[in-house]
Amino acid sequence: MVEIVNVVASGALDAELDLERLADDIGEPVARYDPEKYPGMYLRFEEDAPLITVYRTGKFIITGADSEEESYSFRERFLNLFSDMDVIERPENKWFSIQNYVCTAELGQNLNLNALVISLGLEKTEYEPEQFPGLIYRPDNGNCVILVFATGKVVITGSKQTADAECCFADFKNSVYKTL
DNA sequence: TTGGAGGCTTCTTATATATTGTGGTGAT
DNA sequence: ATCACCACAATATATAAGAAGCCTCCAA
Repeated sequence: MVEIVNVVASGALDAELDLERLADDIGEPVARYDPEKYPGMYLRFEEDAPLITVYRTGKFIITGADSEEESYSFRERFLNLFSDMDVIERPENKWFSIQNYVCTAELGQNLNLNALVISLGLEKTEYEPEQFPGLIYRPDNGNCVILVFATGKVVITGSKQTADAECCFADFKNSVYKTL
């Protein structure tokens, strides 16, 4: 069972933005803008909701959603806000797509990571417990990276589609069970 | 000299370790 | 009152991806 814990998506608006003015109009705490610190303006509609980072060029990213649907619904709220403010005109047809899924999964048993380095292949793994407790596995057919922990818990990240993450985990699971 | 390439900044999220820091409590 | 000590919290470490803007470095 692969569970999505974070979705990163990006898109663009057909407009150049005056972030200073927008941040003033929207106000805190929904809008946060500190160009000295970072060039993007942050928008967060409510506590614990996904974060929307908006740039001068009109490009934006949405992080912290836990499903594709949530990403799209927050994009809608964002576009509605900007059209209500007459910043953009609807419909907004510029691109928007999911860039990264971060997922978790469990193998259901403890693992010997030192042994796993050998069975998964030295060239595909990195494991330096003094630096970080997780084993980093990069499948060569994969479009994802897997972090493996001694508890059997796993993080799959870097996929642009949930099916890819599920595939990666299924392959990984097979490799692990083969060597047990 | 200039431009391009690369690396860093910010943020999100799960995961798990070590380390640093802070606060409180007990004893002197 | 002041110091030792313990508990807990926060931060660092690492991963992916997007974005803009700054930096450094190297080549033409």
